[in-house]
Amino acid sequence: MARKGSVKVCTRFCIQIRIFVTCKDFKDARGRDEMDYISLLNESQRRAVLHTEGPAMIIAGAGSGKTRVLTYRIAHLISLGIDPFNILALTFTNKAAKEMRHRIEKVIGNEAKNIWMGTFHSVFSRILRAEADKIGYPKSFTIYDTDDSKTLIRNIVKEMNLDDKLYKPNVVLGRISSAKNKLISHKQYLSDPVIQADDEAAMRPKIGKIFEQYQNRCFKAGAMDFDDLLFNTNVLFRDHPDALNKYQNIFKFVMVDEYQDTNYSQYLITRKLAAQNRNIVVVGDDAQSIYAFRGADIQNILNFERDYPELEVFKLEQNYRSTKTIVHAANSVIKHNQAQLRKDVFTDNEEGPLIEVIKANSDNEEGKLVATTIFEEKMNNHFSYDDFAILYRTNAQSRAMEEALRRMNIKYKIVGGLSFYQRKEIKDLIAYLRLTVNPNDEQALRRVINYPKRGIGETTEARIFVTAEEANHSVWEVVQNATEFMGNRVGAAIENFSLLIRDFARMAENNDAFEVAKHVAKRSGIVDDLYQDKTVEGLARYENIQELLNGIKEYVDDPEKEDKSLSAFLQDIALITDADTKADLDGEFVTLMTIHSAKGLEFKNVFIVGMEENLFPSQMMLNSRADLEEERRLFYVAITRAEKKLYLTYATSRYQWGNLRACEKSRFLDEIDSRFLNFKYGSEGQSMFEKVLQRKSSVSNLVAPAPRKQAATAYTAPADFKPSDTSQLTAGMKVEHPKFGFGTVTKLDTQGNSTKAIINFDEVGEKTLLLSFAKLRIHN
DNA sequence: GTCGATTGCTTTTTT
DNA sequence: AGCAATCGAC
Repeated sequence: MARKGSVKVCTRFCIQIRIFVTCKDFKDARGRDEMDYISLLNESQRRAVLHTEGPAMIIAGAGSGKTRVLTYRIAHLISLGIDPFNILALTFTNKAAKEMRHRIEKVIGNEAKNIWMGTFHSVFSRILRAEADKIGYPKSFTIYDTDDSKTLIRNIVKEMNLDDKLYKPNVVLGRISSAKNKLISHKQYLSDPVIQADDEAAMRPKIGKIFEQYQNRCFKAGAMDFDDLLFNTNVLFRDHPDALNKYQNIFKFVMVDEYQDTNYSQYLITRKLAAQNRNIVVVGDDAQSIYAFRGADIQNILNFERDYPELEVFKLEQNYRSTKTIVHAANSVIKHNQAQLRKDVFTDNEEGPLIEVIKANSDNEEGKLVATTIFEEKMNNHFSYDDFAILYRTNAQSRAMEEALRRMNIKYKIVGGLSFYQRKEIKDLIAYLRLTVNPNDEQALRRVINYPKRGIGETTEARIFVTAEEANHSVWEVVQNATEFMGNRVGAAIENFSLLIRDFARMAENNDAFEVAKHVAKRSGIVDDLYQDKTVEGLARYENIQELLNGIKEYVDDPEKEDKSLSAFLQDIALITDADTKADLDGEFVTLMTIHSAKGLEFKNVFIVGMEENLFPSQMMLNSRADLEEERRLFYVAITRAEKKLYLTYATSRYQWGNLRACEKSRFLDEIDSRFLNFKYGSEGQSMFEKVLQRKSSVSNLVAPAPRKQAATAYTAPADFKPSDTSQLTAGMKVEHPKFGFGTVTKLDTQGNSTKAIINFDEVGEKTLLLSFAKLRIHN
């Protein structure tokens, strides 16, 4: 029947008749019925898959078979004779890329290996590596991770004698990053009056200067941070039309997954690449946009429609993943958002059980309840532990869960969190390797110049950098000729270090990554140093180094990797953050992860834990409607991970920063239509918080719940809001406030030259406002 | 310059 | 609570 459908479609559009014929040839050639997969699709999926040329946008609701459509579409293109080398598919995580390649391989076999597929960052770092000389970077440029960036900023702030309380690395890097994502260079940043005014208003006027310094230092070190990879790709395409043209001809078909999460920089890259052939297909779901904090901009969807007026839009609205209960509950949540595209997700699946809401007295009890529920469900319904996922808002929440699971002997794995490559000992060895490949790498040099100890202290280190600056030499030049610049003893130590690195570099010229790394681990003294440490942690660190070496060995032995040089290896691992390194252990595991990393995944049973005000939604996201809506979309993503059964849990108290804090259940729980919910309670009686209160014991370690913020979201001022003159205000007047909405003045209280007004607002109740500050519009 | 003690910050999410 | 950066004593 479905087959008939496809024939019908084929007769409607001539291009698809061609496809039909080609598919038949394909079948004959390969002896396999390629049309099979087409028959597995519904009408709109099929139309999206069979779309081959020209721009298209696929709006894909949660669980609507988005990945299936993408993979089949690529398979289909290849079956038409399109060279896999001409297809570029961009994803957001390594995991997604891997998954997609795997699935395409299943349909079309080995040729899938030749598709350009990966994250924006990995694909374009590869390209930048090939074109580095055009933009003045070394071929083996280093990629700074977030830690490197922050350390560098910390150094710069110190060198500039700025207040480090004001110029926190996080804040500064955030500003720099969001500028770069909008393609604002440090020069533009400094000359833009609006940006400067913003920074001044935030009491941080020097951010532009720090940005400038940061960028220069990165450049001198031959290093790019994550944002630079995209920024410089744009620079390359802007300043070198020949290079752009080359890649336009390579990437004849461009596909972007999770388009709602692209930032401006990424948007522009894809637009430039597709400018010639206009074969670009983007897939996205505005309801699942959860990366605005990282510069993602829904505006890109609108831009896309403007850029390609001829575009075709396909909507995938049927959910194949979840029960009716879950789909409807998710819809009832997302309905609370104002900003959303027209879309109507439905499912033909069974009704399914109600969503369980579980209340616990503490974070530990929450863990216990989750663990016992998993255990019982597994026993009663013959589930595997793989069928369960525990999702949380913040990584810190995993602790209580882990403890409870361990106590019940339930095996689990944590996705994300601190990855293998973040560990100290790993970063140390990597730093040596980075230095071997790129001796100008400032952050790597600082990290290991005195590790293991070789008598080069802080002051000496600072002197090296000052000398380099003053004598206008590169840092590496100073290091190599240290005796010229400083005392003989220290100078010799430094020069020795440089000889060590040069020895490594020489070795790297004709040896693969593994040979070099093994040599470096030994000769640098890292292995010896760790071997001295006989504690459990020391042993673990030693083993981690072994594991890294094993990993490099694996990399080198992988027949699919063409370039086995140290430089290539470093480039590769710099962009690995996922736990996809050790994801596939033997046995069954309950999966623990943040909601962000759960995007794109699905599980039979899902627990969303920590459904509490100020935790989810996070207190950081309560300041504007836009933020709260992003948080709500995050909740939507979490709900729609579940296939069969969903559990929402919250605790009335939990430890935070070492303090017991009372918690209130999340507003999101109230936003789910209650007919989908079934309330359950943990242990009877009072909450931990109440007990502590009653005993009146040590009030010191008890923190009252943070007041529920709601003003910002209850009401949004109209764009034309202008405050009135309030000198004639009297009790009884109706007023409007940009945040609190409408209200009535109940009392005016003048003391000296300041007047307070007590106003009873319709939405948020009574507030006392200082008239000289409050922006009020009088309504009569 | 090195080692241990103390302070102070973190917790929103990721390439 | 847990960790890293900074401080202070040898």
